[in-house]
This record gives sequence, C-alpha cells and structure tokens, in this order.
Amino acid sequence: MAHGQLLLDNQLCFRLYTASRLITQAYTPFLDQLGITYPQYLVLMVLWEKDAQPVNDIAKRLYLETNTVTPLLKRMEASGLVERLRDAGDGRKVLVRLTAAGKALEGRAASVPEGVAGKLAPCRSLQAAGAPQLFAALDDIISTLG
Amino acid sequence: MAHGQLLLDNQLCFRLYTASRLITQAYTPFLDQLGITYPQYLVLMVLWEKDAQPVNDIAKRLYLETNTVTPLLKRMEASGLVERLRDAGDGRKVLVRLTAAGKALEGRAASVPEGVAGKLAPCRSLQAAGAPQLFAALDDIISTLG
DNA sequence: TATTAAAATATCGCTTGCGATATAAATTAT
DNA sequence: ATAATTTATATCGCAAGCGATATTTTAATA
Repeated sequence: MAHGQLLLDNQLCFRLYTASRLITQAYTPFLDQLGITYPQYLVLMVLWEKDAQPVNDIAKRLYLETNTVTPLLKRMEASGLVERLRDAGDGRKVLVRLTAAGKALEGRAASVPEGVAGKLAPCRSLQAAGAPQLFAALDDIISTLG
Repeated sequence: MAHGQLLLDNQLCFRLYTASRLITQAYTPFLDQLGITYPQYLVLMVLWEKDAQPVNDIAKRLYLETNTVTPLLKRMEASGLVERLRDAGDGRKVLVRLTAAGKALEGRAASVPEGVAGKLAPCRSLQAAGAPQLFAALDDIISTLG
C-alpha cells in the first residue's frame, strides 16, 4: 500500500501511547487503595526522593509544564498530601513539602511496583536483557525529544 | 536503597508515559497544519484503512472506551471530518464514515510520519535491530495488558 | 535609580481519558 | 409473546495535559 507509514500497525507512537495507558491502568487498583492517581504518585516519588522542592523542579523532573503541575499540586494539597509554601529567599518560588500523611504513603506504596510487575510477568520481552534494552531505547527517545 | 523500586528512575511506566507524551508533542506541529489532534489522527488512520466502521470497532482498535471515542467523534463530525449514521441493520450501532474532507486529509498526512521520524533520527537505539525489538516489547506489553 | 527583561507560578479554555451510569435496541429465555 | 439480559452508544463528572496568557518577584541594564 502506498501509505504504509500511515498504518496504525507501523507506528511507534501509537504503541507507546497504548502501552503507556495500559500500564497506567494496571497501576490504578493499587493506587486507588492509597487514594491517589498515577500523576500524583509520580509527584510523591519525586518528593520522597527529595522533600521540599519548588514547583519548577518537580515539573522538570516529570517533563511536565507548570500549568499541569500547579493544579495537580493544589489537588494534592486539598487531599492533605503536600503543603505549598512561598520560598523565603526567592518570593517567586513555591516550595512543595510532604505532610505527615504524604510521608506515610511511602511505606504503603512500597508494594505497588511488585504488584504491577506481577501483571507484567507474562511479558517475555521484559525478561533478561529485554527490560534494560527497552529502558535504553525509551531513555534515548526521551533525551532526544525532551 | 530500601525503596529502589519506588525510584522514578527505575520505573518502566514513567518512561513509557514520558516517551509517549514527548512523541505526541513531536506530532503536534505537523497535525496542527492539518487542523487535527493526535487522537483524531488515530481515528482517521483507522478509517483510512477501512471506512464506515461502528464506534465500537474504532474504540477496540485504539484500545479506548466508547466514552472517550464518542465525544471525540462528535468533535470530528463538528469539524467536518466524519459523519455518524445509524446502522440500518442494527439500530444500536452508529457507523462512522469519512467525509470528502476526511478522505482528502489522507494525502496531506502522508508526510507526517517521516516528519516525526526526522525528529527521532538522532535516536541510535531506533536504528537497525533496535526499532523491531522495541516494537516487539511494546506489542508484548499491549497484548498482555490489553 | 529607574527601566527593562527574565524567571516562577498561576489562570483560562479546550481536548482527552476514564469510572460510573443511563438509554435504547437487539437477543435470549421463560 | 413477554420479560430478562446483553449489546452498543451516549451522558456526566472529574483529573490530566497543554497552548496561550497574566501576575508577581527577581535580576539585569541603561
């Protein structure tokens, strides 16, 4: 066919788009138990790694824009996971800090990755050398476009 | 680290999520010229391959729910790309058909894939055996979870 | 110092994506 | 044939994403 490249089956982006949505869906039952969404889980991972970061640092770490992250953080503040404080030194910055509830979620989230891994266990492509190669390819795409 | 699996850098899902968004963003300037969004482009590819399909077939092909696809199709109908008709044989079904404008976009979209491929050209992981392996891994994930 | 430019966050409007639920038509069972 | 069930779409509400733009604060410059 003349438009082979226009076929869904030939497209990398559609595969990434679909795989991404399906894996995010695989997280949902686990994250529901914690009362959080997948993007909120990402923000928490960033803060568990290093607490009290400005909005922009969190956004950059997640390759998101502040117009996505600001409302996300406000919802997380409303649900008691983080607090947002003006930076004393630089009045433009807003520092995001975990609350006690936000910190406490880290322990409860510890089993989430293996729960999702269990669902992915039948994927033979992810065994052995497969996963590192996949990681490398995705990192390559991200660093090229990001 | 005790929570190694909870580190962003160790997670497959975050890589997929980010790579997917970044590649979709790479499509945007090309699709803007056609006046369509990425999900609309996906619907069009499905219909270019086989015209006049029921909503459910389109949804299944894209691994989406009808509650996502119905409003999407309505927007595409409003912008004149498709028309929606009750199936005469089975009154539950709605057949989606390309308009002349929708068909005409196929030719103009022909150069989109290579435009995006150009942006991805620096990705050495996608050269040679890399792309087929990546495709296979993503297909594996999709068929396992989908 | 006064002005301008840059940086950090936030607001607005719109499209997706999806869980839950509703509606209508066709199929199956009684 | 009538009722119960299944199938196919659609509606509703909410959380993301993101382009465009506004606001506030800091830094740079004239």
